Amino acid sequence: MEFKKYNHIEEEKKISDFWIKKGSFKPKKRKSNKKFSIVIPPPNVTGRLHMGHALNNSLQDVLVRFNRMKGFETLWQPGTDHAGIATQAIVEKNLEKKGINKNDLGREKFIEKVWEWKEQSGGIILDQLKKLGCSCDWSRTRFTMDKDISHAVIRVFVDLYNNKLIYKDKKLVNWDTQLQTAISDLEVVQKDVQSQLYYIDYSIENSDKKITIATTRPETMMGDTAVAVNPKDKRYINLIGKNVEIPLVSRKVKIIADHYADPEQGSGAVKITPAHDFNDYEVGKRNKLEIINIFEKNGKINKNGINEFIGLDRFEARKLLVKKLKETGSLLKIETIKNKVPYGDRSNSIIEPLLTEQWFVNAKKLSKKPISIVNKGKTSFFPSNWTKIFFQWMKNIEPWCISRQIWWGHRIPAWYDENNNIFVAENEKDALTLAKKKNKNKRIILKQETDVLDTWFSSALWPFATLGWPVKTKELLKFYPTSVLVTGFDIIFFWVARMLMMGNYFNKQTPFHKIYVHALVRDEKGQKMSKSKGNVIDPLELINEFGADSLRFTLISMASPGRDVKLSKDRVIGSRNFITKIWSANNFLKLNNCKLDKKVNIKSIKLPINQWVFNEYIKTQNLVSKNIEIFRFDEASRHAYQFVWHSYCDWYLEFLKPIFNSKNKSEIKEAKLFSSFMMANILRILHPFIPFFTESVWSKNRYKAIFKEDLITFSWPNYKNLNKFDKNQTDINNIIKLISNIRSTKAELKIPPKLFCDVSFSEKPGKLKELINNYFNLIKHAGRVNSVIKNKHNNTNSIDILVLKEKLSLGFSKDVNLTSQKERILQKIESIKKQIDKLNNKLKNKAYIKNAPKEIIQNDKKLVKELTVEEGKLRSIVSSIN
RNA sequence: GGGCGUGUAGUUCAGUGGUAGAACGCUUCGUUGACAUCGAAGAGGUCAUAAGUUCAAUUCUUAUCACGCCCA
Repeated sequence: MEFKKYNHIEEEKKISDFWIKKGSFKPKKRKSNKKFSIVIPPPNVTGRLHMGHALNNSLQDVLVRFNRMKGFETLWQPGTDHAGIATQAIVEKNLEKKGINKNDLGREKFIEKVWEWKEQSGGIILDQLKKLGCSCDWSRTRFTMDKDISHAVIRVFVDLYNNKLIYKDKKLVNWDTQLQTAISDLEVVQKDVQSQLYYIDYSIENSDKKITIATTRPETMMGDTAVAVNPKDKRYINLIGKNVEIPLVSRKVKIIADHYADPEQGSGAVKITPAHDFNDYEVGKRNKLEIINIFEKNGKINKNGINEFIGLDRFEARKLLVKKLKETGSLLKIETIKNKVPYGDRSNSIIEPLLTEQWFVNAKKLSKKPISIVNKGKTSFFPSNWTKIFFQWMKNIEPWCISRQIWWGHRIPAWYDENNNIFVAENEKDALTLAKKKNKNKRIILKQETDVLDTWFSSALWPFATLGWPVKTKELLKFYPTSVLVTGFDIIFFWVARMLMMGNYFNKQTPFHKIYVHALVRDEKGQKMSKSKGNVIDPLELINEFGADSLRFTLISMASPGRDVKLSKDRVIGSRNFITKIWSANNFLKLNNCKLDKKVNIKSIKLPINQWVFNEYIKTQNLVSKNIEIFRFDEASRHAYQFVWHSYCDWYLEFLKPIFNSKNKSEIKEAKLFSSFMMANILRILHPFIPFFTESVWSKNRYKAIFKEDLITFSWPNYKNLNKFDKNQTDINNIIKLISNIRSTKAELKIPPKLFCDVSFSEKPGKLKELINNYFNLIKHAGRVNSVIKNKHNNTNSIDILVLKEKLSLGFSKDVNLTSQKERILQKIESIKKQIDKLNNKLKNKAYIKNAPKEIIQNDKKLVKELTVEEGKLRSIVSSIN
């Protein structure tokens, strides 16, 4: 009979629609009162599904489906992030294509355009997650710019401001001259580059001497307000306090003593530009230096610069300045060095430290609680080494700059009166009330702050804002704190740490108990996937070609803790083959009319192979559960794979064949029922990994008729081991050993596998004979054994083998060439001898006998005995060949 | 410079203080009524190197080498 292939495209679509239409992803109260919740790391609305998402969400879905089946009331909260800078850039670009400039449009109109874009394109990534099989409660989808989340954001801001945890300050910040906004220090990437180090002479006042400073940024000379030397540096000690003249700029500045100047670096003297370098800024503060800002917000020289430089871009200014310095002879030399230069992670342009007024969060204060929470283990990282990295960052945390000079985002709820007094409130009306109180007068015109908040500010509220906070909704009470957070390590600081700060500040409980941190997905060579390298594998292409289940199974089974996932198409093909294998096994059941048409009373199961496969299944079921619970997804999937392919398909289904061909009606009946029952159970443990396929087969096999549930909402198996099955389980395991032994002997003798043989016993028969007789029907089929005979065949056409430490003779209908086999046995004897010698040496060692645990010694002794017997029997086989 | 991680079969990776494991690949054989997207059998490892702890080290400790990541 020809069977149809499994059509993943058709089935995945069908099943997905079915689940969503039925509301299977919604939390549903079960018998137990237990809850399980996860918030999705919200992908950017601008995002498209990449391998990182695929891994991250496959893992979450495993946990969600597993816990749903375990009877927890389960919520996977989905949504997207408004991604301030990225989204604004996209919409700006789209408008530019139409010849529209953002500034002409104005703030309000522009934001309308962004919303239009969001309505059109913002849902793409969510649809892609649905394709992957993510069982989020899509009816609860949230967006960080939604009204209720905005409300939470404003509430949080006002609260933190009133508690002095948010403040406005004029400070040096990381300024992106291209995007023309401040960014936080986390958004700055330090890159290794080759730079020129310029040695420049500054002439000392009232002297013909000069002092040489070294800098990579000569253009900032225009903002110099001092030259610093180390107070311990003897070379310069008598110059401290003198004035020097900045070449070209002609301004006079003091030589100051500050430990920041490193005598080992460059010339040991450094120019100090407090307005344009973080270190210099600190030096400036310590020494009360003047701060001269020489840049416009776009990185061009402002009116504080030398006349002819005004309006020049910072890099052009550098070129021109160097040229002039050369001309005037102030440039001593140029060295090429390697150094780090800060780049903006969004714009990839060089970041300029710039003195501006910005809003900051006092992260230091907010970090205290999370540190203690993680210390106490109320939130714990897996793998645990992330704890250390988390602490390292948390304990050295800097103020978080949260204001951005863009339009798309949560506008800061602060209003200014004409005197620049700040009033922070949830709305303009409340701000006005505050303003009136303060000004005690009549007419006040308030202007709202134009800055918006860092996108991560709203993401930090995600675990509770999505559940309705500040309103004490049912969901918030039920699902906060969430059970586990699944995320990539790259956003531990950006997101995880900040959620811990906000969550622990605004709620009495930490936002999640466990944090599973997974690694990056790389290409098969271990290289980071990037568009420029052209090694990006598109998950959607793989889903199309092999099915979402195949991709999921691959990613899940490769998710070992602390290791990057090196993905190759071959691995996905392997997973696809696995699914096909189950499909074809299921076809075998159909072919033999194996149906689950009534409930199975396990205790009444009599067939040894049924008992065997059941016990093997229980082992697997336990291993899969345990490993999912400790986030060992790789191990969990491996055990499931092993059982399904090698126990169920390779042995169990093969053992069914002789039974189906027999005439024992009750055995056939039990086999047909139980094989299908086991298939149902296989689908259950595989469901979290390959949800579409399992639900599809569940439906095709009509298991719902018996179990009264769709697979997605059915229970997780929790069978208990039945001791009375153990004997038959051992027997079948021995049968498998016997058959394997017969097969390899044949292969070694170059006897075609399909050739039958007879068996006979050349020594006083033990348990083996009984075993063979009891299970002859299985052995006959799978081992291709004709019959058990009394007298063994001639030496020329038979061979003795050792099975379960007993000698057994295989007789063939034709002569066999035993020389190769003899060689083989001699090799085997040699290795056994080595083993025995090694063990005996060990046992002779008094220190070993004294110190090693008794069981180990006992075991060694037993092993020596067994090996000696085995050796003897093998020797007798060899001599019989002669 | 500081921190973290990795090094085990051809490849990708599990694992363990006391007999070294899987998947893929490879070799040989095989279309017998589930499956060639398959079956059977097999080859393949000084567990990076060195020293130490131990009765015993691939596993623990230290150092070295190589690679990767994070922070400054």
